[in-house]
Amino acid sequence: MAVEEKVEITDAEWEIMRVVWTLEQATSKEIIEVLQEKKDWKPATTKTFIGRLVKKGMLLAAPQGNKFIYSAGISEEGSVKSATDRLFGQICSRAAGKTIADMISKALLSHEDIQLLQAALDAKKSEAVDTVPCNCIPGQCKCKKEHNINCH
Amino acid sequence: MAVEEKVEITDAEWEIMRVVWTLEQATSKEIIEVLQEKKDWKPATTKTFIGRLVKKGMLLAAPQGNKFIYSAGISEEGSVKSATDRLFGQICSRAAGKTIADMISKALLSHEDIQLLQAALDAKKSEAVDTVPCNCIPGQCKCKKEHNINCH
DNA sequence: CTCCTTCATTTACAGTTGTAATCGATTAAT
DNA sequence: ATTAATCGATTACAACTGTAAATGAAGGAG
Repeated sequence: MAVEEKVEITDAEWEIMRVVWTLEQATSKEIIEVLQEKKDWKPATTKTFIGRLVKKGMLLAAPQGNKFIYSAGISEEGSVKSATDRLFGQICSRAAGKTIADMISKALLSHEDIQLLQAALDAKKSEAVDTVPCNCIPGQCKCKKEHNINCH
Repeated sequence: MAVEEKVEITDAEWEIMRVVWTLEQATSKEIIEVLQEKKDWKPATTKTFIGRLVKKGMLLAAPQGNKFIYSAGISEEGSVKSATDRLFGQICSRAAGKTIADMISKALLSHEDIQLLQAALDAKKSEAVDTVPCNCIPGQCKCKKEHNINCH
């Protein structure tokens, strides 16, 4: 399988990529139109982001006459994974559970999603621990947090 | 309840905040020591971030003699929520379910976490939809994605 | 063949971020 | 008292981001 590159996608770039992932193939005009409506970006702004993404290899530009047809150079799948990895790198490992629970509460989910979630959760039940260690400070835990009294 | 400010916390700032959230009270020396070990940051680097966080009100500096005792000016809870909101603002709404499932698979969870997750999931079961609409492009759905054939 | 339109490319520019040295004031040590 | 160690504040600086105008090249309209 293709090694998923560790790409850093900015907020603005996500918007472009999402359009391209959705349309699979798109001209700059199409992308510009979508984002003019969705984000109220000037055409020049969208062009800048397209250019930067092409330079970084996140967008592929296939010459079509004198124009280009753009397509994704990175997978949505992998990009989403990178983004979640980043989030979980930021927050305290102890906060993961509650954070995921909040996400579930907030998200709009399909029946299929629910099944996926249930399966993932069931798989976890066997390997649950008593206390998740805090990873905010290396070495001996110095947590003062109430919920962390067992954290050492 | 306190209105949770819409704060933007950078990667580096997360590190500082996590130390302070963990210790609850900390001198610059303590913060510097932790991050020197954990991130190999020079003391000056950590000082810069502390200064920026104080200026933004994310860290509170209580004068203690000629030094300061730092404490958090924003809640960990709210900050984590902001970060997850941002993530879900970036990705396609259709990707949420799978993304959360991946998180569950990857996370280290406690028994308590599992219960939270199960409760959140159960609560969702009643309101699951057949198809989550894609929100990448406004207006009529133009999704070319295979999984999106029902998306309109 | 000439002008307008359309793209892509180049340039602009301020604000943010990561990374850090230096400076200035103050305290602790000699 | 003089010196050394701290600590906060100021300054530095390049890369990245968001936002966009200007420019150049090439095709389409007339």
